[in-house]
Amino acid sequence: MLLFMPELPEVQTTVNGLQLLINKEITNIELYSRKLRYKIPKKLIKISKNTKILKIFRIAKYILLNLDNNYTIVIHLGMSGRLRVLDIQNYIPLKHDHVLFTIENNILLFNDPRKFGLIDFVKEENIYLSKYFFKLGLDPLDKNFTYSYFKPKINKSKTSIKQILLNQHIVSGIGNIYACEILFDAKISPFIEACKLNNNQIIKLMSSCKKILNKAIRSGGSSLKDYKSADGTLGNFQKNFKVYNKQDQNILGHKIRRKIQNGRSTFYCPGLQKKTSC
DNA sequence: CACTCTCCCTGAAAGC
DNA sequence: TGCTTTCAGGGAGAGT
Repeated sequence: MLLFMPELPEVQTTVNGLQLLINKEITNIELYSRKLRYKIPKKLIKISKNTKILKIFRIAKYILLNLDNNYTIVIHLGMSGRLRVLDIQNYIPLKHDHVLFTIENNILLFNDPRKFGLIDFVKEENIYLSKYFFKLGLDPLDKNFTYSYFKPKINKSKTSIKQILLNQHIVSGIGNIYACEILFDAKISPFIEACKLNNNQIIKLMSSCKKILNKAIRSGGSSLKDYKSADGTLGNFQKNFKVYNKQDQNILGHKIRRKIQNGRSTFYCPGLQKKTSC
């Protein structure tokens, strides 16, 4: 069994499931374990207690809860984090519940077995200038993610195109699974040097980014087995994975391979994904 | 600056 | 059956 890994579609699905908390008041916060990727600041309690949640949205793989006192809670799910929302009376503690927010009649829980996630807060008026976001590249679903934005970054880079997709400073929100799926959809080898892509391939790659991510969001995030998004909807995009975790299987008469690339598994189909721009 | 490598963590699965 | 080892990955920071 695989654990679900939250990438852009899973984070968006979670954000969608949290919208029922908007305009509600955070009445209490309990920190059971502060040791995540960074130590959860104790001040989180003080700044968020008795505030109203005005807005819940996503930047890259971060979930943001904008409060009515100009602070914004920043949550990252890492690789195994998840948020769940329950009615107060239905709350049953689970192993690895690290943070509990009481929000009027609801409980919001942050659970993370591998502790790669983070919970913090920022107070910049322009959230994009705060430390987590000022260096981030554009979201692939942002309307400003255009050919004229992406092409120069691709053209000047000698690293592999998969590393470009994983580089959050260039394009933010894509992780290992969707990088593999996007490159398969675009019929481009993960190993080709970025600068060697021709213009048609760049255009195709960008449209594959939008297509695969939107498709995954529409099916509620990928989930991989037992993930439930915040509102309890089970995601099922993993059924649509074409290459991820499918090494040695055949697709359209070609074999899917797995290779370690920069310390991460790359799943690809050498027969269908071009290594050249010709 | 561009890029790669290492590390943090737990639990599932494989190996013995 | 049960213990040990391996593996998965996001992103910061160190290293090349």
